[in-house]
Amino acid sequence: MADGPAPQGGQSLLFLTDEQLRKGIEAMYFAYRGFTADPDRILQDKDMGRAHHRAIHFIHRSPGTTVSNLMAILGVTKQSLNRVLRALIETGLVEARVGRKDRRERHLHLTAEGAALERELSDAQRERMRAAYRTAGPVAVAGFRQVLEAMMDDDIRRQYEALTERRTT
Amino acid sequence: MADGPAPQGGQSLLFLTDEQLRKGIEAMYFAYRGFTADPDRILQDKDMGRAHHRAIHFIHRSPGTTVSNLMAILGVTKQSLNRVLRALIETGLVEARVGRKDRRERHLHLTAEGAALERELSDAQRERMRAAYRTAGPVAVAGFRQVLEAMMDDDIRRQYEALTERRTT
DNA sequence: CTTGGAATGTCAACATCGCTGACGTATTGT
DNA sequence: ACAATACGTCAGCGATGTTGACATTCCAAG
Repeated sequence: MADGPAPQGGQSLLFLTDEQLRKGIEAMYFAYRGFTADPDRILQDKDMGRAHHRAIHFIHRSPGTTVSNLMAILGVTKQSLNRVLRALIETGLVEARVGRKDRRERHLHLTAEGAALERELSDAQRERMRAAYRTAGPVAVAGFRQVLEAMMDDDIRRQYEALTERRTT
Repeated sequence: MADGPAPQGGQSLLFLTDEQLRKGIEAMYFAYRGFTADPDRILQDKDMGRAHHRAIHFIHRSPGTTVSNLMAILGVTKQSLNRVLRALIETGLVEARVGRKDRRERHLHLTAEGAALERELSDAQRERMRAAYRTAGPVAVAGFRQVLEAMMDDDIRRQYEALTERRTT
């Protein structure tokens, strides 16, 4: 992909100037604020925040995942995660089922109510992403994802790829 | 993995499926963690955090900017910003000069020490960005920026563009 | 069967970084 | 003289992260 206008004989490395890099850094910062704005707005009326959104997202994405898995994906301590999960369980959005094979594990699932909130949140976020994608077009989207993936830490990228591989479609 | 519903018209809209959008959302989340990882690591030994980094970045970028300007760019309250600025001034990284024309204003500048820290932080962040850019290539980088810009809130995008306009040769 | 360790939960204390509200001060402009 | 602006500050709160310490539950190995 994107081999098209390859830099011929070291010709165009202009995209690697400090100025270009700084623009990218600032774009990343400002875009991330937009990226989180909609779910944040929805959640602030419900005594929840970004941490709850992230937990809900990944429980939805990998139903039955354990607390340890979630810790690894979110990169937070069990204490932080536990505080969030406790709130989600107490408000009936998440269910923690004791493992059948290993009864120490808690397998996390969204309740119907939790799934409804997940949909509300991801609809909002997806709508913004969809608008951005549509504006930028498919070629830009491919580049967007390439750069993002190259920006991840190696171990995080492995988890990201594992997540997308596990899908059936 | 490669199955396809019928393409629409000339251009496939497959890049707008919910699945594609979710990949983009997760990529954005994981990439942002990488994006902030290096400066966070540097700053945690110095009793500072991301907020200090952002302030230093934009003071470096727009020397002599006022507190009000910085509030608008960072999107935080003056109380939050003041806490950060006070720490930066007390540790001798930032200097606040009383305005000549309007003496109510404080014009913010990095000291030599502040500029050194700014360089250390932005070197780390820029190095990651440079590696990602180099891996992905110039076409991908153009797409990356297009999608990010389309993802910003309108008023934020205006500020982002104003920032880059003032600098372009 | 006992015991070690893994997985989880919990409590306590703390730091960062947002927020609101209220108030004071200096300065500017009308 | 007076209203508005720019800034600083105190007080308090909330969400989210951190360590550290300890309890519980359970699987598995000795």
